[in-house]
Amino acid sequence: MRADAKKNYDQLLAVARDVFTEQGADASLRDVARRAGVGLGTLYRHFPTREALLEALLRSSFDALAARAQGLEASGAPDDALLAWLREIIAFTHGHRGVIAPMMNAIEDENSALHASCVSLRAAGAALLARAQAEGHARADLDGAALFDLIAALAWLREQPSHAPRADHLFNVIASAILVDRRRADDSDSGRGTSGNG
Amino acid sequence: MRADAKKNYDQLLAVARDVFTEQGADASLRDVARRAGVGLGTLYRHFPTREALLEALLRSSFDALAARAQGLEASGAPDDALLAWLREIIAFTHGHRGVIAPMMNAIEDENSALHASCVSLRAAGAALLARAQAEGHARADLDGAALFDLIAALAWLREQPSHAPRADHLFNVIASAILVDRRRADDSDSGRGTSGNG
DNA sequence: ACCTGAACACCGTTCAAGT
DNA sequence: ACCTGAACACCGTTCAAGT
Repeated sequence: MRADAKKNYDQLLAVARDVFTEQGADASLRDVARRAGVGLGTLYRHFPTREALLEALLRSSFDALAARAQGLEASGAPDDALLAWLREIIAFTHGHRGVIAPMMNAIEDENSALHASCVSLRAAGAALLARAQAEGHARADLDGAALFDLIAALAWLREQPSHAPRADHLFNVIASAILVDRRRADDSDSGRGTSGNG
Repeated sequence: MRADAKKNYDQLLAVARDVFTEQGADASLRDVARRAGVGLGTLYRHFPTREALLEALLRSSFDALAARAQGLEASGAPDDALLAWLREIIAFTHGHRGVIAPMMNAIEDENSALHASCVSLRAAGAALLARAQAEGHARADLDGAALFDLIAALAWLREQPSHAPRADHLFNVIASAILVDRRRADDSDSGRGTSGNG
């Protein structure tokens, strides 16, 4: 890559990181180009789709999450490992608002720039799930795809402002649906008041 | 309302029903006005926000769902009643793609035209939930707001094409998380193959 | 080899001008 | 009292023209 191209590429990534953090992963690409001081065509040259930009931005995080799953596979109780990883991936998506929708689209779209990352994450989760199942700690009728669905649903829910006060609680509810003999999980959260039933 | 206004109002609703069915609740309002043969300002006069249009379009369905909950309250086992109602509300949102996001926004926004409908639905679900809890058939640590969150999460998931083959299955998984002593529910669905773990 | 930004085809929303 | 559509401020995406 030519030096000026490299500079633009890096600048676009840095600005996109800021803009997406502020406004979510569906922020205006025009705005990204503008704030990067770069022509709109330059953005599209380096990142032909929004997914390509997201992939470049989040690649290292995806890799870290997959590696983390592998690390957890060799440590501690299978159900604890699965639970810990679920917490991490939900924390990740929560820190990257708007990213779960393109991830969910990408999981079955081989042409998406996010496809490989999502497939890796699904496989990482599937391995943790399989280990928990092998020891009877997780529902036997789930697979990696179902786990990915549940993660996506939780991640989307976590993005909804009205849900915020119950985020920890509902995480545990879903976790309890995945795990067996552990229906109450570590469910010692507060913040779920008695009000709110209209 | 003047006769011509009434005609435009009805025409807009009829066209919006078609357009939203085809393209989802986030379809272009310009397109609705265009296909209704009406000026864009006329649409905004009758329906100042997209939520107002949705509310007018779905009011009778919301009422029916709330009434249905009341009917179910007086019939059969509390857990069956809750489960049946959950199925109905998920079927409803599935038939109205894109409606769950504005509903989730509206639940805590008193200025939204959808607010009252959503609050009614939450209350209807809360009553069914409370009855199931009273007989020990549902997790005691849930309330109407949590149930609404779970419904929204399931509804969003149901909108994702990649999730479609597991829709029935994951409905039962979540249902099992809500109900107690019934972890496997009516979970006799097929269609969750062994593939898909990348 | 790479960059630029005008051009095109869209949006949502407002509001002056009409009937 | 109601309707219209231009106007404004945005999008995503493409591509001829430049360096």
